[in-house]
Amino acid sequence: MAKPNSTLPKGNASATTELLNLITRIERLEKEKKELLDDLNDVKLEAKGKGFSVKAILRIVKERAEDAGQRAARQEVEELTEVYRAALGMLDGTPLGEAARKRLAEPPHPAGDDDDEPLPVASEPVSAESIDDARQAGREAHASGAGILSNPYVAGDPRRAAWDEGWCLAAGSDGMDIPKAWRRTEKKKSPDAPEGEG
Amino acid sequence: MAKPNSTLPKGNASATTELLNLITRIERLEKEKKELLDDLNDVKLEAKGKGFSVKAILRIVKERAEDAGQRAARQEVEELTEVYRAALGMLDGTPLGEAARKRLAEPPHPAGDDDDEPLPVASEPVSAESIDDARQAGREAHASGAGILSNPYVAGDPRRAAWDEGWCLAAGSDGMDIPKAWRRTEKKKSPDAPEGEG
Amino acid sequence: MAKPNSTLPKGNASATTELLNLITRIERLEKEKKELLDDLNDVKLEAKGKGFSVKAILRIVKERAEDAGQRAARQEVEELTEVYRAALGMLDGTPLGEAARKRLAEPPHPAGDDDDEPLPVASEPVSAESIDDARQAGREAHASGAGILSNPYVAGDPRRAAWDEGWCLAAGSDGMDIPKAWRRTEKKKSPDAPEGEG
Amino acid sequence: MAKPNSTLPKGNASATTELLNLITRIERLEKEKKELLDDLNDVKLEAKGKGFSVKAILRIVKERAEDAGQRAARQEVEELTEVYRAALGMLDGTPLGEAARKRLAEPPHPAGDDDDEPLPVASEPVSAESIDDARQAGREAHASGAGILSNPYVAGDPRRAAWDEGWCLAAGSDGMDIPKAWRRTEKKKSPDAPEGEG
DNA sequence: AATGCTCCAGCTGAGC
DNA sequence: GCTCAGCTGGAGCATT
Repeated sequence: MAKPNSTLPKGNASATTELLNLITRIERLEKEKKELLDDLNDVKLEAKGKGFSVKAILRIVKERAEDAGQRAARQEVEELTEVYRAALGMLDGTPLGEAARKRLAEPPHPAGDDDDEPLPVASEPVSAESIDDARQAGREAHASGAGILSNPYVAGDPRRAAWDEGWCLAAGSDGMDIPKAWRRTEKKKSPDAPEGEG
Repeated sequence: MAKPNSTLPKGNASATTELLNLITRIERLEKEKKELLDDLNDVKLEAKGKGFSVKAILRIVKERAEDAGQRAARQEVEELTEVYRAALGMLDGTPLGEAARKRLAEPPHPAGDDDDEPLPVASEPVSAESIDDARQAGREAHASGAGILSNPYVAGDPRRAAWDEGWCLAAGSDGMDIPKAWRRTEKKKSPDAPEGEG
Repeated sequence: MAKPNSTLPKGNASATTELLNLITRIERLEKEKKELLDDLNDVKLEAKGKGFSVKAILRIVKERAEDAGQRAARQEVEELTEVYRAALGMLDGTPLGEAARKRLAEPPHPAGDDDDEPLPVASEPVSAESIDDARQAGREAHASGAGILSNPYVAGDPRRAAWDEGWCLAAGSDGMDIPKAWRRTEKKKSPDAPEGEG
Repeated sequence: MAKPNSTLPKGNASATTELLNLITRIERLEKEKKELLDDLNDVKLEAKGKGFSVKAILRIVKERAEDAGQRAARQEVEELTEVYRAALGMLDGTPLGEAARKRLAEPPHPAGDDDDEPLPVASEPVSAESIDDARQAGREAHASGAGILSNPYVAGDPRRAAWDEGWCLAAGSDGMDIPKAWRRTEKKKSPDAPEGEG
């Protein structure tokens, strides 16, 4: 029963070697994790240095990663926040977004007594081509120097979003540099570039 | 057990009594804190039970508490998120919000080569009375059964938001109960299939 | 701004008033919570100013609050940490604590081949009076200027802990001021007193 | 969906491509991070499955990773916790650890009026060989079936810790399996037959 | 004094 | 149904 008392007697896995093995593996993984986090931080710093808002980028990343259920849940919260804000008079000049509007319109007319609605929305379905056309029109509008306010589509028209996308895409592809409107406001640093972006 | 304070040689504040004093005060405060958190949780549960989205409510609370700087910072992140989303083609049918639009329009025409913009926005300042009128109109629209989509004001018009507020306020004041569109979707207790709208 | 509740049609609880009610209650509780946290922070700062280690105090508070199960779980983790440390040769001069030792001794002699153990521990039960005597002896030892190393009881003897308690209690009750050995080492501030205590 | 990068007008790094580039890199790193965390979790589950306490292992890993300053800070907190516990009469049978004792002894005799101290500690420096001998003795003690309580060295003697290390190392190297005293207590899954229900 | 960082408690979703 | 790991948000801390 007495074991040879030199340190680890067998290649076999004693409890001590098991333990050391586990610890070593964890340490190895932790080290890799740390390197990864450093890399991640580098990318964030680079984004920050270029003038992007890291918070906004991370939000985008998160949105792109979420599945349908998560997306629905998040959007529901956002919509309800808008609705509650509206009911409390906190909109402060920002009208309801399209999604919140749609949510409120879902039961279209809870009491359909009245029918004199102006109804300026494009309720007829818009074809995919029209949407692509709108996106292209947005691009061209930006190219020709038109502002984002020139979006000709009324609220509720799906082409409105597409036109926005086209305009913003063109704005982002415009020059070498990041548009001023895309930049986060520097918190304290002087507005010159902290470090040169390649 | 030991009675640590039974043999203190001096009525004066020795280190031990100091220590015990501090610990006791902390424990007292921790106890109060726990009770408060319980109360808070009760309110949240009550809100949840009534069908409200607790997350949305907490977001509202947070917004109401923030000062100007915090508010500006938060809004900037939200606007930039929208802008980035637009540039990546992720708007998914939701046009830019008013704030993001304004941010992009700020430097009105970065390259003012062209001037044939339709400019459908109401750029002339709208009087406060008109805004109140719009809010009232929203209320009345709801009262007469009109849907939220009936908002007659075009995107960019400040009265659009006011009309929304009026409509939502009326919708919330409508009956005894919380409107269906205000309710969060139950996570698991949903009797029927939650999704299913095409 | 908007006065959302100025036009509520019914005194009855509409959804909007419900919402506002909930929000107000949450805000009230949050405010109280903030005040409480401020108070708590004040106590911590006071403790820190007096030279106590706030982290150690908080750990004490946590221990005092835990129930039997939590206590057992925590102690088990601590004991196992010591055991693992010992097996890895990381004890660094600190022998196993009594609890870990007891845990390892529980199955008293897994292989009872040998019986020539020195067994220097006081395995006969020690009476409660002896323990109180030991505590008193510790107090007196401190009073007479003896150091903590003078504890005459051997490891494993329950009176050893009692003597320590007595000595430490006396040390803490000794003067007006907190003993040097009780003080946390200042992190960066110059060693002069940051602000007067008392 | 939209193919935002299909229409980039320039191969050059426009703002949009910059943005997409950054996002893609972040997503890549996040994916790797997730895989790493999964691997880490696997190791933890394996440790748990073998009966180790994952919490204790993680504590060991943390200790092994800390530098001198962190180590000193952590130990100070632990020592002060013991001191405070002692002063409050909370030692509950566990005497002060060696480190706390040393801290209290540092100013050896604050009032050296008395000199009749038993002083049973080995205050003369112990040679490194003696320590190794003690470790070896611990190993042999375990091999011969002696319990951990057989440690012949008195508290304060550095060989006491070494003997413990030797004993624990031998205990861990003893058999194929993890000693019972090393195992965490299962929280709910009683390993034996769940008899006696109903 | 303000800000970014780090740590920890509180909360959420999963899993037995 | 209850616990448990993961995560988000907040609080404290160090820094500039």
